[in-house]
Amino acid sequence: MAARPRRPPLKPRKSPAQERSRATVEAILQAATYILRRRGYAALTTNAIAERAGVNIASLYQYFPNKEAVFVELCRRHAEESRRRANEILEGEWDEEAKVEQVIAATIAAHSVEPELHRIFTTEAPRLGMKSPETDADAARVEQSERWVKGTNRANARLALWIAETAVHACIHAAFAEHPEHAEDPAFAKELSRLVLGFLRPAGG
Amino acid sequence: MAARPRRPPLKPRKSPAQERSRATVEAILQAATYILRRRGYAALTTNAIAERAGVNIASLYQYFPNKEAVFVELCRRHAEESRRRANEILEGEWDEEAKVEQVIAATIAAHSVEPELHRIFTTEAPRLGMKSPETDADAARVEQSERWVKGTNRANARLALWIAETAVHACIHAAFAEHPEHAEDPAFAKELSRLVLGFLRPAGG
Amino acid sequence: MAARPRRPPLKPRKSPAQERSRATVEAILQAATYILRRRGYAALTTNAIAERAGVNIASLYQYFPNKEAVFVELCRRHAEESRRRANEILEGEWDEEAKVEQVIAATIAAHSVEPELHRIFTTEAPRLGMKSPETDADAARVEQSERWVKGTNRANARLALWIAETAVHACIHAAFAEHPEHAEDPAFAKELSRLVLGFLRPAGG
Amino acid sequence: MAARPRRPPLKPRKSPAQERSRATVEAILQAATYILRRRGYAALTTNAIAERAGVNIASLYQYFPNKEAVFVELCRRHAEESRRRANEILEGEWDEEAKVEQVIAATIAAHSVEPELHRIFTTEAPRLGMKSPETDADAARVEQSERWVKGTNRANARLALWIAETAVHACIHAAFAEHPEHAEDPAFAKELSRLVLGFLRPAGG
DNA sequence: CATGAATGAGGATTCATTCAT
DNA sequence: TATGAATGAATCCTCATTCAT
Repeated sequence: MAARPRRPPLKPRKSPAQERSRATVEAILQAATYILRRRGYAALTTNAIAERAGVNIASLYQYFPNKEAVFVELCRRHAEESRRRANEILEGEWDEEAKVEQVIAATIAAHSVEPELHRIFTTEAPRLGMKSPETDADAARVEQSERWVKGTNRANARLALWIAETAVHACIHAAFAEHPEHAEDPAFAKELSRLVLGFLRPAGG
Repeated sequence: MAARPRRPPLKPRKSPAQERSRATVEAILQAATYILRRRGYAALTTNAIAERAGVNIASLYQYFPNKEAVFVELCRRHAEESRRRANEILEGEWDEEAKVEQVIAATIAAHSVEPELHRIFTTEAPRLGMKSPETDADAARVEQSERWVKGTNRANARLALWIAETAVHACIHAAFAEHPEHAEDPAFAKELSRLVLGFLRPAGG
Repeated sequence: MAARPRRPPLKPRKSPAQERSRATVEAILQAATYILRRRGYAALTTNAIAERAGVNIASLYQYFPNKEAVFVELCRRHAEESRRRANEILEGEWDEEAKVEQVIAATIAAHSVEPELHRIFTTEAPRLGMKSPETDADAARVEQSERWVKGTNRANARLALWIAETAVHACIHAAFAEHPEHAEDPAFAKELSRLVLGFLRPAGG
Repeated sequence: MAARPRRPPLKPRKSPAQERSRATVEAILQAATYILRRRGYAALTTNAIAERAGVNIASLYQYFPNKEAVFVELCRRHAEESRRRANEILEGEWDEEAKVEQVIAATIAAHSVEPELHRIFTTEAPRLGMKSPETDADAARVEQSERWVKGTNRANARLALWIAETAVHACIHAAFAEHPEHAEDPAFAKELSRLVLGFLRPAGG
């Protein structure tokens, strides 16, 4: 296993109390997003962020303890948004199979907007020790799903769910990043549903 | 889409002709591997590689045009080895389902030896524009598999195969990198087989 | 013609706003001058400049985008100074012939102070794409001179002026750089005047 | 004055005795010329020369003690050729004025073939301590010219000749390097003759 | 002699981060 | 609290030159 150097704190340094402070933080995050999108992770330097945000570099360090913290905050928001969307679907009244299809469709839609940004969040996040928040499901969500899968005669329903979730996400991700021809194939979403349902659907389902 | 700058060449610069230089190149690659394993991708600097290899930095640049090229060569070898193992299995006499199980088992075994190294190869390679050689199957292999999947009533057998391959690899990968409890779960391999077979197995199979 | 690669920017990067930074820039330029004078153009490295200036190397790059830009700024100042002196003379009340003599004398005087520096400015500047600012005359100056030369029955007065200017400068320059015995010859200035006046003086002048 | 570091020897190391050796030397010089012409002085590295010449780098050092020596040899040949052409003209039967015109025309012609190469020889040579061989006239030539100028009432005929020669050369040079519009002006050669003749022609001549 | 290989030394440039006001 | 300025520490990469065979 890799022995990495000690990690500095990743949380924002202090929450902005006043209006102006919040604006500064937002400007920083927006600038960072812009740079990631346009020039990639390697170009995400604190100086570049501050300049693009129209904020003094020292101010950046007032709100974020170091460079990574800026990126981590971006990841956090991105994950939160993903989870919010997923939960919206899962709280709906449809049956489980329809939900699977909808989650897949929503994930594909999300990736097709900013594939590059998604790729960065997904490939850089683990390096920072973030436990891939995109595939962390909320507790309630997991429980509900576990109930559904219970009928499939498994010792570890949680493992199966994790596999399904990881597989779907990874495929969508890889398709957009490296195989556009698959991402744009009209059968793509259907195949992913088939993958998941063939795997999770209770026998008599 | 991100507009990245032009990429410098990634191919080795000049192949060693004599024994002595071949040893130099090997030393460089070994040193690079060592650093990746112990200190991660960020620590993979040309100076560090050369020093660890006991080779002059200029010698490194005689054989590799830049830092990336060293890493790319490592990736290439790693991928070649993976493919070789996969092909060995696929050329065997077993039926397709047994082969799926064996490939999964072999992949898990490979990842369990050097999980960190695998993670790095997989997450850094795309950034360098390598078309994820690990999921590039040899032509013969693909054809054989396509014949097998033909019975599943699909417009695009290739898409399905790609999904299966990507899903398995990603899950194994993610399990070792982020969820050791899943990687070590005795049901892990079985679940992955189930995932693939439920997806690809011909209806009457 | 040589096909040279694209040139990086040569303009200063950011102008110093406060007193402290203005001092830094001056220190850098002075250090560069010192090195040029003592050790020649080849020794003009950014590290050497920064060290001699007692300034951090990164500070140098805060104000100059690259090594060349430092040198270019030096050239610019040098040229400005030369032009200022020439204009002072040309704005005087003397007749044209006296002015020619005075400009020649002033140019000789200028070169005799720092011949090595002059040589470097003149031989290195063209390589950097600077349109030899030393021979670029201000518009008013040229116009005035053209009026004077008008009586010499020429299709292209500007060409003649350029030749005169270039010839004088080159001779002074070459004399100091390679033939001190000529530079110190008491007849030197007189001969140059004769060269120019024999060439430019209106027939009946 | 500049205190430059000690200069290494600039003469070729040993004259090629055998045929093959001579071919090697020629290949090196041709390669160097090619690089100068196409990529400029900065790109003239020993490695590049050897590679382009198809010669091993160590062989280069067998015939030239260091990089500069290669360049110096090129300069030497270039100067020799120039002088040869000038002498050819000066040995002719024409009167002095016609000779001036012919030398000017020949110099312009020479520069118009390879202006970039000329520029490099002229601007880099002085740095190597070569006493600008292009303007060094052969003794006989000088004497002949001095006799001609004798009628002009001068203390130092040699100075006047040097000025004339330097002025002409510098103007042609500068025109090609920085003011193509002057180099191509049909009046260019005529103006230069006028410059020289107005300066050197004996009063009653 | 010729060649593949090696190398010491240095040079340009960047970046995350902190200070002084 | 905000800002201009400063900086230590790296990093990539090149080049002239010399060995060992």
